[in-house]
Amino acid sequence: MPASRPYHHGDLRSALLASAERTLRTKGITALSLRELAREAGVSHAAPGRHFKDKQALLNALALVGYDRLEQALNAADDPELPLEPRLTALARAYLRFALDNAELLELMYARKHDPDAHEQMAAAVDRTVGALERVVADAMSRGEILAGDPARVTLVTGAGLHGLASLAAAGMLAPEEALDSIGELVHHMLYGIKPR
Amino acid sequence: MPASRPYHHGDLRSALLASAERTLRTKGITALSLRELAREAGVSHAAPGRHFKDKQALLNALALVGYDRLEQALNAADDPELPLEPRLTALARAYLRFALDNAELLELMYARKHDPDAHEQMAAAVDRTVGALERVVADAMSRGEILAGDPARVTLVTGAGLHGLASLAAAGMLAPEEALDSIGELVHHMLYGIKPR
DNA sequence: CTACAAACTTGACGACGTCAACATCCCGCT
DNA sequence: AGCGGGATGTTGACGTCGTCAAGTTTGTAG
Repeated sequence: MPASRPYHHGDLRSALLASAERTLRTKGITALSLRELAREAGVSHAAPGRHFKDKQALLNALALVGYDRLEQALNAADDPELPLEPRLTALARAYLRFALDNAELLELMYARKHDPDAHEQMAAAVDRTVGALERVVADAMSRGEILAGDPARVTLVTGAGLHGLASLAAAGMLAPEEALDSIGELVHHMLYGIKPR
Repeated sequence: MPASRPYHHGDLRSALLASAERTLRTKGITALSLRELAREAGVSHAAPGRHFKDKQALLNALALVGYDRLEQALNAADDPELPLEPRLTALARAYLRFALDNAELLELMYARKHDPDAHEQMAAAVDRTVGALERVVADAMSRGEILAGDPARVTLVTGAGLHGLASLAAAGMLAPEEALDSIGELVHHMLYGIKPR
């Protein structure tokens, strides 16, 4: 975090977000209260209201932080030099790792937003995050590694598979090892299907 | 279920669950309070405590109701006579329809449970729900419609795809029509892959 | 240096979840 | 038949919470 205390009492906004993420991770979302965050930051109970109009506004901001980090992780994991299958596998592995390491945060990111303004921001963040996958599909298509067609459609179908696996793992419906072990198979099946050739 | 029969004041437990689902659907989960539910049921503010030890306990029970209904919908949509592709498509369509019609409830069903006891119940419900898909895969395998292998693995990979699409749609990250339009393509790609043959 | 706006405090309000103590009513047992 | 226990519902209270309005401090622009 840049600039420690540009202001009167420090960078409260960032402190609140960091504290919120810690609480989310350790005690769950039900145990997250603005007043408790204020206490941890050493400010009065109403101070958070200066930076987030709502509790929901703080949660939305936290979700955006999550998308930023996920996007970074995916971009870092993407090696354009690789052939399609290992390239997709690496991307899937990065997504799954993020999901397992940030299950509660991911739940927040997936959560339905009621404020249309927030929904718009979230949609933009999702688009940015999906960018890595879109590039992989577009590259593969231009190299003839996959069937020609609408790249957006193929991205959607592929993304649904990755998202589903990560989502199941984050929700605890899948043991982490089982999820990790399934990555290769998932990608392989996405490429070759499950019918005999 | 533990057949709650009419009693002194009626079947409060079911009334609370029904009311909770209605509120969840119309006003979102943040607007759901035990006291409000009690008011709607015409009982005192502490009465719900007799049937649900916790607010979370009520939410868990509601999630289980959701799994029951989803399981029913999937079983009703499964026609074992159909060949694999249309059979899978019908199943996917049913799942997606449920997700679009019960987005908030689905979010609750996916939500991470902290109580290990509740988690166990939830896992059992998921297993029951996945049953329909497992049957499809097992049948297809025994008929030679798909490659031989571990049915559980194929079910997982297939389920991840369906779950991902439904999850994206329920979270509002996908327009409902777009999701519905993608079903055929999703299933087709799951069967045949995205690589040229 | 002054005045303004941003950052924070204080105090209050109503709503909430939960608990303990009490009241009421059903049902099985003798 | 009637009695007693246990399930169901009520009342009141406690502490916490989100949010707002009004006041206070502090950095900074003019």
